Amino acid sequence: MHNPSEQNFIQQLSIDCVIFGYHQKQLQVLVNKLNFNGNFWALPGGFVFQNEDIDKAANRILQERTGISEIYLDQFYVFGNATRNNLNFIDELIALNPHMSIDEKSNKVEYEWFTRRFISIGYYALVDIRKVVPQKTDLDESIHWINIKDLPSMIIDHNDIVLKALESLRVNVDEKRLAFNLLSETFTMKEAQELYEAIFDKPFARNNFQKKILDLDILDRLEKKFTGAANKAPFLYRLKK
Amino acid sequence: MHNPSEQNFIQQLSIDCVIFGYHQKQLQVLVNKLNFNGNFWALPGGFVFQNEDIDKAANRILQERTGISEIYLDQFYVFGNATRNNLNFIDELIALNPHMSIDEKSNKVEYEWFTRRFISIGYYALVDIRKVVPQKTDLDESIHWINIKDLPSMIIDHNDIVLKALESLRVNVDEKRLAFNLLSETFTMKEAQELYEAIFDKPFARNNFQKKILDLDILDRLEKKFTGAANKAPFLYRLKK
DNA sequence: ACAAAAGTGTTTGTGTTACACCCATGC
DNA sequence: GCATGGGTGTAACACAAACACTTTTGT
Repeated sequence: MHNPSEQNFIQQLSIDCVIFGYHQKQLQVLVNKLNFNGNFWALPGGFVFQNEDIDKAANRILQERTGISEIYLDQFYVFGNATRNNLNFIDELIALNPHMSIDEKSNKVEYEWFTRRFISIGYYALVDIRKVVPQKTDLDESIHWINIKDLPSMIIDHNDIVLKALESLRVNVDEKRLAFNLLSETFTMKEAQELYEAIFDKPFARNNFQKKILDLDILDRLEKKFTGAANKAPFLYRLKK
Repeated sequence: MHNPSEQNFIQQLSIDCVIFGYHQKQLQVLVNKLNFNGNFWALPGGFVFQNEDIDKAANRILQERTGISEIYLDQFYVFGNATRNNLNFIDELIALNPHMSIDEKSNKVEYEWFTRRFISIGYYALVDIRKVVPQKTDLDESIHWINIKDLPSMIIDHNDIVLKALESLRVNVDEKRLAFNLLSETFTMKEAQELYEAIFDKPFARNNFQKKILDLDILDRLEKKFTGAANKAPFLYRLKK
């Protein structure tokens, strides 16, 4: 990866992605720990090339991080407060990483590129967590799926971005039937219900949930799934094409 | 107004405003005709200062154009296709305005500033049309309220921006009770209904509309309004504080 | 008295919630 | 048989749409 300041990016504009997965009955968010001393966590993000649609840029960033294309994506908000810059973060980072101070401060161009105020376009993505192999960049020490309820404090306003993304997801999940992007291709009704419960953080009545979802007429009922459990075998379902 | 390229604006980022008013039972949009030969129409817009929140910038732009502050405002979408630039528009403009060609082409900096690709943040605003005195800038020949159904073809994707703004308005009007921003302080139930009919472009049943709105419990019923018409006098209403 | 439009009530339909019951499966 | 969890039916309720009737006003 080259220095961003040397590339043909639009200046002061970034894209931040809230990548939602679903595992162990909980919503998970893909976040990376930056490759510096100190606990710096951030959402996967990137910049927009001069000749690139912003939707394409978001897709590219997601593909880099998840390894999969054809991801469900929605632009949900622009974060543009004047105080949105990396100054605090970079200064704290340099304090904790004395070796950086020479590199970065001497590299004026790079330092100035990064510490200017950024306007960031928020996208959220919904992925089947089993298909994703998280990829870190050379800025990252590591990249993790973290339960949305256990997210660490992140740089700038990234925690707020996650909150706003969840809000938008909740608003859109019904009308756009997009929750099923988080499940594998086939699933039981109980799995779908638990997913909804994770998204809305509240319980649903089993029978009414089933009725509501089936009345949408968007699922095909497949064969039963024999689990070996001491109860009736549930049907598998798949999204209609 | 100084040349934008000389000011401390964030580059390649603009704000476009869809300012909704309501008059003669129809939604109106404030648009300006550019001060050049040829029929160039555009939405009111502007740029963001380096030290300015984007919401503040939108507010500033709206105040410049309408003369009023305290305007209801919502960010609704970012338009960021790579093809979003003023090149076609500027070239057509120069063809129709030969005197410009020297000014603009020789003024390389200005020309390049304007013809680069722009990412534009869309805001819609709701105003009481009677309180607004539309202000043109020196780029405008004139500024007009135009019925949303009769809008001319505008530069770049400004017609699409209006469509998307209307879509967002329709989604938000119920939950945010924001339609009343378009009416004067007091209004009859019929006026409110006609406004809703203009926004959704469909009729509502009179009695059910009244019931629905009153059940929201957001209006105070005031005195009757005697119109001199040969029928029962309607009540006036006002938004509760 | 009548027309016009405002106000209000009643019925119908639809969709959601709550409760109840039956069915398949393994121990 | 029994515990467990899945599937389905129905009554109760809330909300919205459709229909009907009454009231006020000026001519």
